[in-house]
Amino acid sequence: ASESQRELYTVVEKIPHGTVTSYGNVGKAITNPVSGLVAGRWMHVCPPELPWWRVVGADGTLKTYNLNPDVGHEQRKRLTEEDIEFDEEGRVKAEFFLPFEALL
DNA sequence: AGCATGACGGAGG
DNA sequence: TCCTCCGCCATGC
Repeated sequence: ASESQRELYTVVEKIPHGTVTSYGNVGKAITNPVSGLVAGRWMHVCPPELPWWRVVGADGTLKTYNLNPDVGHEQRKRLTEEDIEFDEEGRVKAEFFLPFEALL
């Protein structure tokens, strides 16, 4: 794992209970920013102790549903347990997004 | 050493 | 709002 990858993981650890952020944002919050695509790739292989379910698409969609519905269901369950709400289309409501500055 | 492929995202139609 | 087209770049085959 690269240095940037480990740094990205430390950023994910900082996401507070009850809030979410996007792949693109965690990717921008490190010393040498990476694209959301790379952030997503790294999240796919992240350590199990990370609050990985608090990272969603910039539009609030659960990207995990695309490749693996089981993981998607698991993510939605964990978010719901944190009192995070979804709109009719299954997207996390904007009010639950952590301001980008809070990741720095 | 190519090349397709994303747990992405923003712009444009 | 939805859809497509691109830029992105680490990984795996």
